[in-house]
Amino acid sequence: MSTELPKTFDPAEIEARWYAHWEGEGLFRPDRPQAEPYTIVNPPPNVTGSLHIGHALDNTLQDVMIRYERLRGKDALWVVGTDHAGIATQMVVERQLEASQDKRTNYSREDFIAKVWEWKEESGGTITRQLRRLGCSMDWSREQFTMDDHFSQAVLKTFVDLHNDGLIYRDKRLVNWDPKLKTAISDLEVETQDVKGSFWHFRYPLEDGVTLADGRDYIEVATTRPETMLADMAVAVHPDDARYASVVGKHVVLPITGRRVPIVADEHADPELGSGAVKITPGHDFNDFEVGKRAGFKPADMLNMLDGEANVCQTADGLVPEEFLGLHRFKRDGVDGARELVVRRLKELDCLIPHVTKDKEGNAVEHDAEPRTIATPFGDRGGVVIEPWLTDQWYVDAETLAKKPIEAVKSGAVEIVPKSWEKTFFNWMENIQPWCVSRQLWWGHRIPAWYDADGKAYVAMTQEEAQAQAGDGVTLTRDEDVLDTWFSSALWPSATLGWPDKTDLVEKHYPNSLLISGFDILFFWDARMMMMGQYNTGQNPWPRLYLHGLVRAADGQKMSKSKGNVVDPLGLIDQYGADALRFFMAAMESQGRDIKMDDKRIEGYRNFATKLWNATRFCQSNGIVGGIGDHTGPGLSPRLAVNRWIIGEVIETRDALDKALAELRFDAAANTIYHFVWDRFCDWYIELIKGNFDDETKAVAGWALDQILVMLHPFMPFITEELWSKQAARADYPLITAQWPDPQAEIDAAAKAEIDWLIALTSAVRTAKNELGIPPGAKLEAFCPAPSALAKSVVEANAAAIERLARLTPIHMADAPAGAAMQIAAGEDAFVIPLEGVIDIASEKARLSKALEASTKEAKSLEGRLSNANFVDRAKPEAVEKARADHAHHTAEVERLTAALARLG
RNA sequence: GGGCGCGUAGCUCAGUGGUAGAGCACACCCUUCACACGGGUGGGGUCGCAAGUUCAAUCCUUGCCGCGCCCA
Repeated sequence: MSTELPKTFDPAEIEARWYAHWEGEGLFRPDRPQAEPYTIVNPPPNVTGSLHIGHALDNTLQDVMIRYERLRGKDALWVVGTDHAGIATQMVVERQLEASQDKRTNYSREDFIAKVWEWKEESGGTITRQLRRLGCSMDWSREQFTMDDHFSQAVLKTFVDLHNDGLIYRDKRLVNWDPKLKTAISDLEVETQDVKGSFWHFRYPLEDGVTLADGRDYIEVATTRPETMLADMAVAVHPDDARYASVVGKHVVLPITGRRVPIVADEHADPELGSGAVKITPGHDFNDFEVGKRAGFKPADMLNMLDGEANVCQTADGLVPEEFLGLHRFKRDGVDGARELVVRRLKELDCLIPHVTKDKEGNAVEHDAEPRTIATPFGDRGGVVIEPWLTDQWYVDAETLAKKPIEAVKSGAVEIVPKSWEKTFFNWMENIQPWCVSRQLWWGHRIPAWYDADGKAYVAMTQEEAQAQAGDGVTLTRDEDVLDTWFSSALWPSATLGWPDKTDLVEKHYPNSLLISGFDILFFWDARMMMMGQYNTGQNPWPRLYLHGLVRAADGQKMSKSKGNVVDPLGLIDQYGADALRFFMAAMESQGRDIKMDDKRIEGYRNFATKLWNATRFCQSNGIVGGIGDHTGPGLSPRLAVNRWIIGEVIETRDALDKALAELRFDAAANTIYHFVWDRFCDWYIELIKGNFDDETKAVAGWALDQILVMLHPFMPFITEELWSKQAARADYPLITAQWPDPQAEIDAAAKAEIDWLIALTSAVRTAKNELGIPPGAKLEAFCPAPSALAKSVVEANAAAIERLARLTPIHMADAPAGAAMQIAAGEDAFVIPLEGVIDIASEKARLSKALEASTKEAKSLEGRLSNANFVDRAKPEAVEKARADHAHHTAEVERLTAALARLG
């Protein structure tokens, strides 16, 4: 028995009710111990995060796959959780403290971390609540967090193992330092932006009476960062640069500091650029660091002139004048910094070479500097200019770890979809740099390293073990730093399942089946999961990686808070329903393209949901209920062609869906079910069966509608579950755990031919009536002088449907009487519909002439091709065959239309 | 500079070596007993430009133009 549906479809009420039911009943992960596993881990959102449109896309795609595989009977597990987001979370809590004139450093580390946990418990679950509104069928019963105890143990073990294998080491080198957040960050967290800046030219006096070949007693250098001259340690020229050959090995004396520094030959100096000589500040520039090392400076001896906040501090040689100490590196909040003062002092010392331009009158005008666009590094979190800074940090030997993932993608063991990303992947992995994993934060996994008084590090899972390594009586101090959040996220596919313990879950669900992520985290996360997965488990975390694009604003711009063009997915759900938003995401997801927001399209899918709702209401009102037969078929062999036909259409749709989803073509899958529901089922099947609701038809219709609900469920889970529940009493058999269609039947070719013919006839009549201005409702008498066997049987068996849809009645299998008539064709059959006095003969003539012209043109073109010996000999036989068939068809059309025109006189 | 991608109907996008499709928009018709968030019918594209390969190119190759992203 079905339960009557309300007249209107109200998504909000249905969504809330069904989500609670699914989750409450544990239906997201039904107990299927014997079933084949299917596993996806959700990219863990930041615990500080809230749902944005990109999450809506990412999670819709994952839910489509999970629901699909669950319906196919697999033990589908969708792992969900959040990551602790070191910097972001610490910033949130620090901001809270600031609001009450408090600050982190007023607390002990332990007390502050306790506050973070407090915040997490109270406010950290925003995004997980929002994911529920999208309908995501994750296994919430095992919700994970990267700071959970077992996860933390996995992180520490990985660190210790890597260290023992020499793949994590401590090194003093330049790092990307964020002076706002006062922590090191990795190279991936640096975003280079073009910024308008200046290029200053300095005069560095040569020492000891040395001069250049041209007699000058100074070297000109140019820089975009004048303040770093306080820590200059050399001037470099190209070894082949004849202009400077005589001064290599000599010295200059730096203005302001008076430091005596050597002139070195190094290929880094580009003779074509500026003067060809460059100042070298090894402690504050990545290129200069390398030049400095080549020139023989040890990292420990490189001069540092900035503190952690990028304020000037005294260099080791004590040569920075008092007035510079404490100044910020450059102008900030309108206050001049070291940069401005350096330039002023150099100018006073006549060591600044002005940039000269000409004004409108042609007069020379002097400027301090030349304007220039400078590629400037910014921290992606803090948003301030990154300062290369010389510190001790922990590094992962990414180059070594990258080898197996590279191999995996090359061999096909890991498939990247779309394939075009492989090149990008290889390009990055093959040029990968050491990964700086230490962060100067309190919130995160504290690095398991202890130091003795000499600074020697002991790495171990616990302090006891470290103490054992160091020996009794040695005082140990733990490293203050924590690990990069991505270091822990990299363990997500296995540690969420219990690794390093050999749990049943790990055994069954690792490696996972598929990973779906945005391409923007290919390096941050996906590649690192592959590295850590191979290192920790010797296996790839998943055999397949699907990368989707960005969701852009309607105008194609990237969404961003600063632009104010961010679309809130929850607002869209309120407006159109979660099903419509999900369907939009799936339907728009073609491989390799970003998605532009298009509200009209979401609205269209809302309309689609309404259409299905109304179709189901109509079925109910005619006694069509669900629960007939099962996924293998309606349990009867229908007699009527229309019923045999719709079963075939279900099979075709199911096949097309399976193929599309196997290839991860979400757009193709969505379009397949959309067109089946609307164009086939609603527009034709229901129309064809109207007026004949016999037992067979009711059964087949009810069965077909059930199959629609199953096949649409991965895309539109809410409305389908609601309709499923209302179509039959099957309380213990919710749609979410129903079975994917697997009809044990062949497509009935004869039935398909009959219905296709019927549809062609109906369409032809409608078109002709429309063009001739005959009212669509008019019922007309028709004559078919030379009916085919198909025409005879279809007309006989479907007289009622033909009367209702084509509005032809009666149909005589005989010659038509003489007189004005309309002529139409269905397949190879021609129909004459007498319209004496009803139609304008001229317009029917015009209509037929137009069709004749088109067919003639087509026939001629095909004839030309077929008379080309090259085509007949060389083209594929199928192509020739098709051309012949098309030619025959159009030739017949030409004959028919010519005869029809002749009839009209 | 290196790499990747895009340019198909007014808009948003699919697509195939055999002269193109969808949704929306548009036009006309329909107050038909599931649905106007509907039904029916239709108009609309030299598939960025040029050359090449081929019997045949929107689809393959090369170059160019325009747009975007990533890396240095």
